[in-house]
Amino acid sequence: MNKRIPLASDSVRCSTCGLGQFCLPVGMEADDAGRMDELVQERIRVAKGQALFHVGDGLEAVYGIRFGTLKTVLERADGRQQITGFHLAGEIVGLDGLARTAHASTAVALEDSEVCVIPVRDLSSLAGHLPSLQRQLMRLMSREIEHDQQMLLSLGAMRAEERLAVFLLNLSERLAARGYSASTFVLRMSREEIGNFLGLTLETVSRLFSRLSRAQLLRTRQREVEILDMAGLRRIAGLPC
Amino acid sequence: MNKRIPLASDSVRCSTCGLGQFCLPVGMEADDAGRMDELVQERIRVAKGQALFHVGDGLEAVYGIRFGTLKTVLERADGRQQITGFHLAGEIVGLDGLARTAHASTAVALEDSEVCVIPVRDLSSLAGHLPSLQRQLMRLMSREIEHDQQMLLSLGAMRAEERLAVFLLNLSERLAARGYSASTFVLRMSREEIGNFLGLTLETVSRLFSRLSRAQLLRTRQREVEILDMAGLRRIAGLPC
DNA sequence: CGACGCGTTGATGAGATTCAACATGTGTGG
DNA sequence: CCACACATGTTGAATCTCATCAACGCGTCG
Repeated sequence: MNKRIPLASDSVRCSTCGLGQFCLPVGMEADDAGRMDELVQERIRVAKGQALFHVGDGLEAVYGIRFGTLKTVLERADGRQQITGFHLAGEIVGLDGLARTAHASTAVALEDSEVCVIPVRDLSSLAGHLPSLQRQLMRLMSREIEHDQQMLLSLGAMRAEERLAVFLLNLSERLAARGYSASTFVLRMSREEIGNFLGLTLETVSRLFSRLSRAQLLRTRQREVEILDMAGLRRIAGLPC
Repeated sequence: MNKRIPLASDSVRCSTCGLGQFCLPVGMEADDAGRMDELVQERIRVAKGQALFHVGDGLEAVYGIRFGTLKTVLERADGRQQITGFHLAGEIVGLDGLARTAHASTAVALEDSEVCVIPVRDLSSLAGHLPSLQRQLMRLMSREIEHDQQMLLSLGAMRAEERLAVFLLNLSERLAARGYSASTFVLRMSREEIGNFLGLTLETVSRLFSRLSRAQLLRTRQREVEILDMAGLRRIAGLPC
């Protein structure tokens, strides 16, 4: 279903990948980063709507997103599900499974995407020899903990409008860090997915977009969003402007 | 304020600590666990209501809880705060700060507690030589991610009654794993703290306790809780009975 | 074209919050 | 050891936010 792509010798590798500043090699010396190249021997194409892995799948690898967008989803016995994150290029998915050697969530592509396969066996053994890699792994996991806790704050202590504002600002920042516009972007997820992520219904999300538009804070056309008043949005989000 | 206690040579060490099965040495060979002993050279007494560390403090150490209960709290610019976790004996607090070398949350004791000081410098270097320790660190962080994501599910997708049921069952399990009764225990946190953690008000929590009592699922006397119908509670929580 | 997925908007109601009063416990100082 | 103050918990009534149910519009794709 998903297309595996063995890497040719002349392909872009970790040491030459432009996403290095978000991905595994962050903060590594050039020669350490070079050692990462051995790690990634193939990539996987995941078509829009397809799963990269499912909850409970054996954890053979974690994945660095080369391009595209994924969501990670938890599922409950009763069928309800909760989106726990949206992941952009350069981010690593699958780290939540390291405790049990099985994936703790399901990852689904929101658009046609490609990921680098990082086998955990090789990753562990390389990390044993490469302190900078080990540190980086810790940093990534720690960052994920931080992210989840920010979301807890959002879901537990904020009202609907604040949550959406925080969500949009966060997305804006992450896109800007990748060289895209901070103020104009296209949402890769539906209203329903945003609502699920934020603990709201799709109707509420839609109404909030309308309200923010009426207040001249942003403009939307379908999934295209243009933030008109960044400071105003930050004020709603309860952030320093 | 917090009392530092240098460890005497005859004190209990990691290799002989009964909490090993929850704490850092989990799943280590005896001789590897022995190496952990060098790591912990002192403990800290934290009196009820006192902070072990604050958000933004430099991350010199992470802490294994020897006895007592702590909460970790995120703070927002506007003063609102969100409790992100309650931590029992054997659990490690402070791991969320490893990304920035600064603590990402504030840790406060809910009762007089004592923690083992694990300096991060030593921890990193030892982990470099000890693959089993490195794996265990990963496992702990990964577990924390899982926990936070379960909380996201709870806050995002569950109604008030379900959240409280899940909270009580989770606490019950963790206490049982430590040798205490799964059905009768004393809450170390106030209604307000429970509410904050679950994204509810203290009044709602109080009402829920009353409702669950009326339904014969549990009995409360102040902070003492007795679960009368574990299966019923699991049903409310949406878990398999 | 018609069907379907996705988004918007309105009417209504449920669940949780807020405000308020009161009860119960806990701790302190006389 | 009791009295009093303060923190914590319970309960009721009014209110509000968001969910639910429902209808409809727009765009896409076979």
